[in-house]
Amino acid sequence: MHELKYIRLILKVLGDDTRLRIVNLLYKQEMNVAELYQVLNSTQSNISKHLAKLRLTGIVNDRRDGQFIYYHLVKSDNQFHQDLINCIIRGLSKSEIFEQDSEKLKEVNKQK
Amino acid sequence: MHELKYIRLILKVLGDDTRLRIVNLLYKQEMNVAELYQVLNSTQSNISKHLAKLRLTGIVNDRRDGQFIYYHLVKSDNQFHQDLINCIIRGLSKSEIFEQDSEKLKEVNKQK
DNA sequence: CCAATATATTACCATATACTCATATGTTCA
DNA sequence: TGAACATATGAGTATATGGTAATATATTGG
Repeated sequence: MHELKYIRLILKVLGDDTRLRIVNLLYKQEMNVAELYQVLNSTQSNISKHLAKLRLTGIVNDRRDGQFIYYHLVKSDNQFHQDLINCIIRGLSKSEIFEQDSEKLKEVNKQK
Repeated sequence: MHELKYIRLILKVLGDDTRLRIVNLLYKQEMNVAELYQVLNSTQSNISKHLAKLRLTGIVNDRRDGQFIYYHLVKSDNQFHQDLINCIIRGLSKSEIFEQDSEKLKEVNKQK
């Protein structure tokens, strides 16, 4: 059983502003890398690396659609995992960045 | 409002094996530094530093009793904080380290 | 007040992390 | 097939982190 290591890992990976914002955005809707780095006002390389970490930890998953790769939150059958994500989403729902990123997301959605 | 920063901070601080084990132990009972570093098989300096991080984040608090300083988990009125701690305690309850630390704690308790 | 004990803090080192820039991989479409 | 586009990855760098050893601070009892 590797629960301690797993719990430590997932907490560590989520203990980062950018990755928390990604999780918060993906909770609303599936997004590709370009949409994410536009909303987060960052670079392709940077966001791609954060997504890799989230993917390796099993927090997000991806699917290819042509040239695009769309990321979404994983619905885990691990109780701790799912409880933690729910807890964080609830926590973030009261944060200022939640509003800002949501507004930016609307803009980016319009451009499609 | 500083929710994002707070959430990131608390997740980061808890994303460490030693600190997770401390939280798990303090959930059972109040403990002083010596008891903690015996159970965790670590050093006074090391544990003291981890406790400082936990204290600065508001996860634990301390009280002096003579020469000893006893640490305990904070019952926070921050909903996210309390939900997160509960979530982690539930997660850790299934881990192997939980059993090992519990056994060691019993030994240390006997020595008193 | 002084020695003994408990804890905190500082200095130092090795490793991990996040970021940027450059390059590689993979997909579409003309 | 090759140009254009989307994403991933590697190299390099600056900063953060966890550990240890040494020292400082605080409390007790003689």
